[in-house]
Amino acid sequence: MKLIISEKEIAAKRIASILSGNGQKEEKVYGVSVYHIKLGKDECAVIGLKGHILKVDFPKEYSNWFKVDPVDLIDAEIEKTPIHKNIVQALKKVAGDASEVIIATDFDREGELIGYDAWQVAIGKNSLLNAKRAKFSAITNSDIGSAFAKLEKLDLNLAFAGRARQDIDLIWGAVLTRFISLASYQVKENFLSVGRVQSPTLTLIVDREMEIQAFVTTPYWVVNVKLKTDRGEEFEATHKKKRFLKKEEASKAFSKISGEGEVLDVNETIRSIAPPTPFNTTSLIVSANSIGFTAAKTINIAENLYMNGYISYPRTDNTVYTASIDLQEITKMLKVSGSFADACSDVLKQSKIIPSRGKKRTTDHPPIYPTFSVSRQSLSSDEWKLYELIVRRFLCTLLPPAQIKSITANINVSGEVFVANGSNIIKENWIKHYPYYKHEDVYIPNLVPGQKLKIIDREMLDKETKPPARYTQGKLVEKMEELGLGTKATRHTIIQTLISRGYIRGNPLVPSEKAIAVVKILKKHAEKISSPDMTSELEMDMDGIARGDETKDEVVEKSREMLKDVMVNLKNVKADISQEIKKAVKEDFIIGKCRQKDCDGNLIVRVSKKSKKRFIGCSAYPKCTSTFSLPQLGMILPTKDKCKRCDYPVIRIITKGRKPWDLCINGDCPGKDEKYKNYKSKKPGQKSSD
DNA sequence: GCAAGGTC
Repeated sequence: MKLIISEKEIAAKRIASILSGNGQKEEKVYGVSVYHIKLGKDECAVIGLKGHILKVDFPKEYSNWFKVDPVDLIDAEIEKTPIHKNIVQALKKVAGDASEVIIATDFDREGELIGYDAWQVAIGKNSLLNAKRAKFSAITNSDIGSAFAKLEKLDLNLAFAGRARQDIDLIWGAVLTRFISLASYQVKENFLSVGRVQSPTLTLIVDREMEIQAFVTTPYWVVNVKLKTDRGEEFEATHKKKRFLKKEEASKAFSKISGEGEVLDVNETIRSIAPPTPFNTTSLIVSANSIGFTAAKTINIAENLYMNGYISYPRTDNTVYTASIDLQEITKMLKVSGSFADACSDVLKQSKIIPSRGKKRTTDHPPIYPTFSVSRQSLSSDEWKLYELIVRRFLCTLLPPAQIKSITANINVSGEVFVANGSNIIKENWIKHYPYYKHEDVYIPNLVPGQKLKIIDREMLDKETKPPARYTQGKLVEKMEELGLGTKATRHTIIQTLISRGYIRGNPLVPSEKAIAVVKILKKHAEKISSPDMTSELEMDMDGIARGDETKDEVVEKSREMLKDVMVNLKNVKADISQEIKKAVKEDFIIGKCRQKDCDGNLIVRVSKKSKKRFIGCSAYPKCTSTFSLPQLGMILPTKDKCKRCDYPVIRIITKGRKPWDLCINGDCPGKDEKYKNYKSKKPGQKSSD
């Protein structure tokens, strides 16, 4: 018997079905589905994993944060232990009868490692078991057929490269997290995490906040004139200078406006606007963010749509359709349901469909596209919004570019040059079917040089330069991809991690004081982990391992030595670190201004000496004895928001496995009971969608 | 209880 191992249960089922022409027989082994099929003359069993089945960790004796010096973790042994016990059991049992293992996990580095781990588990009872590799980029008849027709060798070096990443991430993450947390007494639920991906990501947000804080606005002035042709057509033109930095100059230009205008010259250009490229995970998150979905919400809903068979696999880097996807067939299928019939017709009436393509071409999965035509009624409103976005995006990638005409006219008004810009779409093509693309036609009439224009109004506007914008979750995911931080499957969870650590909040994202302090310390004393360079260097090392130029042990050892140097520096400044973080944490704990008359204290979180319970008190105690009660569990974050009902400060309570709870501190707030009831009805462990 | 990477 041959044993085929795939990365997930749903893929196992589809592979079994394709290889057997839907002749698979399902058996449950320790609750795990195993599909029995016949492949040529061979009996085969197909089993699906749940991603990684083993995790890395330090031995138990290192688990107490207070008893182990973080530095001792650097050279500690690293163990691999099962994550999903039933799958490991089932795998071992089925492997007992196997003569060969075929690894059919995702065609990427982690897929190779997941497959290698599964093979090692399978070998346990069967020391002669060898492994082959099926490589495919889409679970379609043709791709699966050719992958199994020419099986390859499992790429051990590629798997070891993945293993190096696991070890290095664990060592650096655990050592620095424990050190920073212990140094500042931020322990238990308040611990301060540090990691190869999360820390550079946090640095992006903090750097942006610093830029905003340091930004000095400069005033400028804009001078406009409103004009009219003989035929009565009205339009606007702006002074050629656009921004006047001196008010006197703007006033001078403004006061000169009189008499009539004369067209100096007119320029027309026609621009093509290319259709959007096929969705991968990042571009889906970015687009969905602009219609109001957080990154986590997008991923949750997409996962749902995928599990129901409505869209293709949502975790992909690829932006180029693979040849085995029949774009025309999918369009025909979508046309039937009616909601997108117009767009489908436009696609199908082309003599040849030429799909757009993005810059990233990978082997992991196809781009995200609809796989089933589903009606609006059978989805929730959010599901439909996302599904519609994916369908429209898909259809637009199959349509020709739009064309936009731009007109620029220079107009002389009393010796000053004003510029009128107009633009209008002359060929809609894909834009017609993609309402998410915002384009507004700007009208200007047909003008000819020498034409005289009547002045009907003039204005001088006071403006000022604006600081750069904070990152939205979408923009952040995009930036992370650009810098190589995280993967398609983890970028949104990294953002969630930073939120649940109390480092950042909101969308756009604002860092807390402790986030600013941690980033400052890392930049100064552990620069390596605060920068995306650590990831790019790791990528190079992993490529080296995959090529066979270096070994996994050499790379991990080199990394350990580097961390030891970093720790020597950090230990020298432990007292400063402690001071700096404690100060920031204190500032984060200012809930708002005291509400008592004539008191200028701050409301802060305090702990009662008697009962050891926490509460909100005034910093002016004992002069002011104002207090508010607090929930005793969860992390407390000030939000700087005021309660809509009673205007008292609102705090956010974050408890692991629960949706964040926004709470007004006023015990007598009219909305309080209702909010608390809402919170209580959420079960622990329930997934938060924002 | 630490990370980041899979998947649910």
